[in-house]
Amino acid sequence: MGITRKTKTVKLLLELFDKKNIALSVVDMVSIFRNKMNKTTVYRILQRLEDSGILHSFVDKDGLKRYAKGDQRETSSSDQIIHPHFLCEDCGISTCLPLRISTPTIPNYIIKSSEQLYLGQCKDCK
Amino acid sequence: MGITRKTKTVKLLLELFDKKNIALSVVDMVSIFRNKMNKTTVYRILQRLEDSGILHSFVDKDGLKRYAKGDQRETSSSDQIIHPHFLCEDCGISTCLPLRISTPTIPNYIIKSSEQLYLGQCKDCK
DNA sequence: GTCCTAATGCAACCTAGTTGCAATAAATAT
DNA sequence: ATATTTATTGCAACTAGGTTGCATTAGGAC
Repeated sequence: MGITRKTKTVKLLLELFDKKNIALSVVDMVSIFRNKMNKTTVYRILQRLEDSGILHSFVDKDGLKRYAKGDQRETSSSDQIIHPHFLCEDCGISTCLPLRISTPTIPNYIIKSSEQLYLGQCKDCK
Repeated sequence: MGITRKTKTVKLLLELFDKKNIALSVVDMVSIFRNKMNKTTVYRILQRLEDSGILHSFVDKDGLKRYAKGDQRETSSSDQIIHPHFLCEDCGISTCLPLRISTPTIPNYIIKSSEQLYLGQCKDCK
């Protein structure tokens, strides 16, 4: 179910993530490429890039899906490499934070994965 | 902007949260009360209950808004009492976890608040 | 009971995301 | 280089969560 063909549209999306090391919302990308490809295509390529482990996704505070570079699929069933995401409330730019989060143990619960979103101001806005 | 009048519909919502100590999605509540009140009313009452500090909300993994008992507004500007939320991937029940999360310090960033969502299995499903 | 206005219901709307299907274009075989 | 195969795309129509404007209703203060 991953990516197989290097189409023009796939290349455009990949170039975007090569240039900018930030977590982009699908809505932004649909807008960026509104003259280059259909929104359905954007959604489908992003899904395939995630399936292939090239991108990972998360849902931000207002329910929008965002994508960023890198794999965050289950690496070795128990031990997960999870990193938090940051969203600047001023400029709206979102990034992956270079921190490794250890999943806590909670009595009576089995924790399989986690999502961490920090909100505040980035270095350019503070 | 908080709650002022104790209407029938407000009472129904409050009773629901008195009975069940779980984080309910708005979609669930609209469905539960589909014969009792309009969906717009559900959305507006929940907003008011959050403004009043009776409920707090968060966005779950698939972008749905959920509400649970208790206040999570900015308590004392710097020191925040944040707790993580749990979502059972089997039964879909979501709860607040009785843990106090300390906001991490990250160079170049000002962290004002955070959202923590843990996914896995609850005590009834594991 | 009267009055004021917060709260509700309704209909129409907005936006994120999905689906089915015919047309197109990568990648492979000839 | 051309034909073949099928993954990928565009389009249109749709679904679902959530919002808005406005006329009507009903708390609660007097």
